[in-house]
Amino acid sequence: MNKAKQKSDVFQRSNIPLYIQVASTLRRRIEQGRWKLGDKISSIPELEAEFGVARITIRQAVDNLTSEGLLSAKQGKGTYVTKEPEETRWMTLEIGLSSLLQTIEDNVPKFLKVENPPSPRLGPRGGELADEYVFLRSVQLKNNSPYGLVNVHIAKSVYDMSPEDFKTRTALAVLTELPDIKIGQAHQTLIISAAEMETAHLLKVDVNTSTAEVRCVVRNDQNIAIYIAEIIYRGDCIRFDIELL
Amino acid sequence: MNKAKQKSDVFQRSNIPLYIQVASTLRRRIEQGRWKLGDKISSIPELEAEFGVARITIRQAVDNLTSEGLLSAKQGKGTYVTKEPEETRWMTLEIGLSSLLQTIEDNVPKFLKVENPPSPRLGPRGGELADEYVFLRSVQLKNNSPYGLVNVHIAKSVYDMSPEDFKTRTALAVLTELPDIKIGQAHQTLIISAAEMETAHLLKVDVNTSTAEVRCVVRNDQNIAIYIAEIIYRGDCIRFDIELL
DNA sequence: CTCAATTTGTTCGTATGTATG
DNA sequence: ACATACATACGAACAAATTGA
Repeated sequence: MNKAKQKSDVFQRSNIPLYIQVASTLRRRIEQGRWKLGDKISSIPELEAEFGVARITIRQAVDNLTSEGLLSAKQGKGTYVTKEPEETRWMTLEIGLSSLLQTIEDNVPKFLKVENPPSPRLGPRGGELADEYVFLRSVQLKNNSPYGLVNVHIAKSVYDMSPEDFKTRTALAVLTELPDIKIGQAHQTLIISAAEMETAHLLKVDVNTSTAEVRCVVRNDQNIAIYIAEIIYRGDCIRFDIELL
Repeated sequence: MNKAKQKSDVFQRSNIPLYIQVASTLRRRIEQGRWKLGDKISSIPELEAEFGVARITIRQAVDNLTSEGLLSAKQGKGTYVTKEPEETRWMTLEIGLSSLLQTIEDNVPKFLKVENPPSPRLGPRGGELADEYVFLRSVQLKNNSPYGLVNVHIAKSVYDMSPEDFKTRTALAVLTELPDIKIGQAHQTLIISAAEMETAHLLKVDVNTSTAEVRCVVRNDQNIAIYIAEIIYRGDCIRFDIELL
């Protein structure tokens, strides 16, 4: 007969459950340092009022964070922060070819078999496609957990110069060591995206979790793209450092 | 008495609704070019099998994308892609102070009033805090829609050199024009994050939508941080271009 | 032209999750 | 904790349009 909900005007109606929105808002506040370890967070009535949602919704959010170990609620006292959120941004992306190589030098790629290799896509920057490419896919690991998925097209003529190396090591590292290769241009693009099914599975995250998609195109002195990489990083474990001067 | 669902092993049980996960997976496939404009996508029974979800769930996802104009289903025939996804990444982030200034030069910031300014946080790179800061918050607009939220701490001694300018123009641009300021170091860090409530509201996106968080610290020749900015961009409208050579 | 296979559209029943008051 | 409503998701069956043999 009459409407039941429709309350929150703070959280717009995206159809993702309210209690999850509340939970991630609280989590962000802790990560940002607005509430620190040991602090008492706002009371449930306060949160009710601030977010404009029902009590149970707040409770459900708090319960979630409690089972993560982030919060601890005590009757008659309040709810306290019981854990420092971990810093997971240990993967630092670098500017410049040499420093980029340093960071990926001792990465151990785990190569995967590929059934239907996609055709290489060049970005808007152009360059020309080679006649034929070899496609490689690998997962980058750190402490046995995956943080990046690499899809690389290498010009076949280049690949054939040292196939054994390309099968076992990071392609970009091999590439720069080949004596007969002259690099004309090297360009990188980063966008923020979301993991689709297959990627999510390989990176062991949920579908639609945010990712950083890096496209790297290396061209030789004849402007032919000899290396086209698409690297998808877990959004939660990378950091980009840039000196501006 | 008996369990009803529990089917999908493809989509892990994050509690965000299945049909949304399916919808965004399909959307990603179109964006990635796996299904192009005019293509017929997999049939509903195929998708059912691939994702391991019920028919209604697929339908709900397809309906969603249909009302976005991305898909169009025809009885007896199939479901077709009816729209090229738009390229929205028109905000290009730059490396290097001079090119950074160029891109933000004609941005029109809309300044906001702030009740309780947060205290400035320095990153791990260090430097020293000034005695006192002025806090400014502004929203960056393009075509009347917000794409970035800027929180800046400016050392009060610097702010006082040209308060009128700082109140109306982009702070970094003003800063570099001040004659008595010698910049020692300028450093930027980018991480991928998610919009919390207030940010989401100002940027007009849903809570928890992915964002790019850029921290920029400028120090003078005495290693004092005179400019500490935290800029939060909508994740879906920025692109980072880097020449590697 | 008819038939069968394929594909989307619709509906019923049921169980569980989300959110309000 | 309770009563209520609406949303999500499963399963199964059937209807309607399209296509090609």
